[in-house]
Amino acid sequence: MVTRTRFDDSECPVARSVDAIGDWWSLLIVRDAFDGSRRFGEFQRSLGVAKNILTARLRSLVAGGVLASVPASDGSAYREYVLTPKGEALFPVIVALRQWGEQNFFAPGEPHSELVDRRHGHRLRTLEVLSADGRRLDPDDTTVHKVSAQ
Amino acid sequence: MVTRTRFDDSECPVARSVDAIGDWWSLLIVRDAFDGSRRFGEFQRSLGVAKNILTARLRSLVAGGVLASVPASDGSAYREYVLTPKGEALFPVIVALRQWGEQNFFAPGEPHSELVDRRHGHRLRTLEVLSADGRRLDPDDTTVHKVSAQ
DNA sequence: CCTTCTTGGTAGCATGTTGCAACCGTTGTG
DNA sequence: CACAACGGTTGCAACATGCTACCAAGAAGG
Repeated sequence: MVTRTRFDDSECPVARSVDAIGDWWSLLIVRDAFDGSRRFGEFQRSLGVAKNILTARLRSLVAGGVLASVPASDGSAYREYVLTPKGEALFPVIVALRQWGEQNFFAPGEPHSELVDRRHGHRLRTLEVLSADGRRLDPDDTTVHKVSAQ
Repeated sequence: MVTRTRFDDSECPVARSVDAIGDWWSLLIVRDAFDGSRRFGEFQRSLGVAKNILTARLRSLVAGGVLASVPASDGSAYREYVLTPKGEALFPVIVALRQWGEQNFFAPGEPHSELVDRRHGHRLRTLEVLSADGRRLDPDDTTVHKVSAQ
């Protein structure tokens, strides 16, 4: 069901990531999963997405190993969708998108949801791209290097 | 042209970011812009996308303030598309997607492009989500907090 | 049991978006 | 001046999306 051939510059990890996630709805599903949603109905109410679309996206996320379908934790016969380790590894992606949105699309004082440190309730530190030896890197400080088969 | 109402949970910065970028092609355009592409034809050859789609995406990225259309740097009469500061701020997003892809979709030794520190040619440090006081945070260490208008 | 509500879907159809190919005016090149 | 490359636009067919209606299996209540 996953097309897997939409972007054929497949040596680029960004393209593979994009292809694996599938579409934007999928990313918002993952965001909701980080926020604690587990059940079909929770995702549906939170996102307002059509049910057939949600069905397809959940299936493709499960197929891609981002979510897993597990028996419900409350003992009912229904199933729940939880993040796999691969899905949890998307955390920096979601945080990066969230910070970009906060910094560019909200007027000062405009209401918005915010991701905070559970321990102290403080905002997170802004993500930084660092070199191996810890220097802060701008886009110009980096370059793409082609790694051939070893 | 940007719908701006596709996701109506608009208080979430992630949703606004996703809506502002538009679609996955746009994100790959941004990736290519980080890699040095500037001209219409460069993006087209690199991505293999249809020209009408590329036209629409470039326009929407310019409208959204991610790219700017500037006179060509080589003196020709053509125009070039360069990242604005807002576009450059997407750097952590691209890096996060790249690292997720590298870690999850490539067999050891499989050829792939790699983003390296220009100074030493070393791989970048893996992105970390940090609290205000510098602790490394997992998804479970965070919670979403609703900020009302001040 | 029997009814009723909720959950988690599926099916059909109208609409919107994408991709492909052909075309075209402008710009650089020999 | 001819010719190729650049940077698009246009039309159309195919596909994906979203909406609504429908439905079967589980839970809940008596």
